[in-house]
Amino acid sequence: MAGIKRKSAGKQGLKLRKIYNLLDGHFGDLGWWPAGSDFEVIVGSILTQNTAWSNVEKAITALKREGLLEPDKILRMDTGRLSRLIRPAGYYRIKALRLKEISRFVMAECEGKMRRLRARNTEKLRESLLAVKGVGPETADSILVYALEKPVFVVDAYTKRIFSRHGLIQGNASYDEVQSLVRGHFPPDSRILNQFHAFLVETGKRFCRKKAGLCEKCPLRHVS
DNA sequence: CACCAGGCAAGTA
DNA sequence: TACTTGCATGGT
Repeated sequence: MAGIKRKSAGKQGLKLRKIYNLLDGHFGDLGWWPAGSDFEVIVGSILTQNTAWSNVEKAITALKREGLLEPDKILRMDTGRLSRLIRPAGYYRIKALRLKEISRFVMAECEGKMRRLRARNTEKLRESLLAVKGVGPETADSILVYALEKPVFVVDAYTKRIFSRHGLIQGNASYDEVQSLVRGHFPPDSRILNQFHAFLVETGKRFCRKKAGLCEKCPLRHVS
């Protein structure tokens, strides 16, 4: 081989970085996942499962209005009342149970003091989160990066759609495959990985919907 | 009317 | 391991 390649070089790495840079130039700092508390991020991560964020906001607003956006209160409150409050977010019966489960986890792990979790080992924390009923890989990783500032990349439906349309992955690639791809080409920096996921979701929402073909205005329109 | 939205768990083969 | 199904509201 004639040239020396850095670990992150190669076709895929270059394309991934190009995508990141184009989106960075287009969106700038998104300041994503705005929330009043770490626990609010957790609640949002459960409620947004297969659900439009606009519907999640209504549910979170209702919980805030009642002063119930705290793990100990959710754990103790009546499940029927909880499900009624979060009804706009859809799947309200199962999500009420999932909020109870994650609240139980938070109380058991850190007595409701989320900041204590930041000192814990990322991999072990991820395993613990995945053991909670209702927390899958995307929800666990969202909590890790957006609530706890861990250097983790979140894979979601938009990520797969965009990467697939740009030939970076197969359409049926697994969650771990996509995550590993990014991990291999980006520094373990929570701010960058946080931003990258946010960029991809915003791009997906605006320019890469299922029905509409590639949009003329997509910042990625010139990426092969 | 049909389709989609920042998934997950449980069941089946 | 690789599908399939139920869960449910609100916007386009």
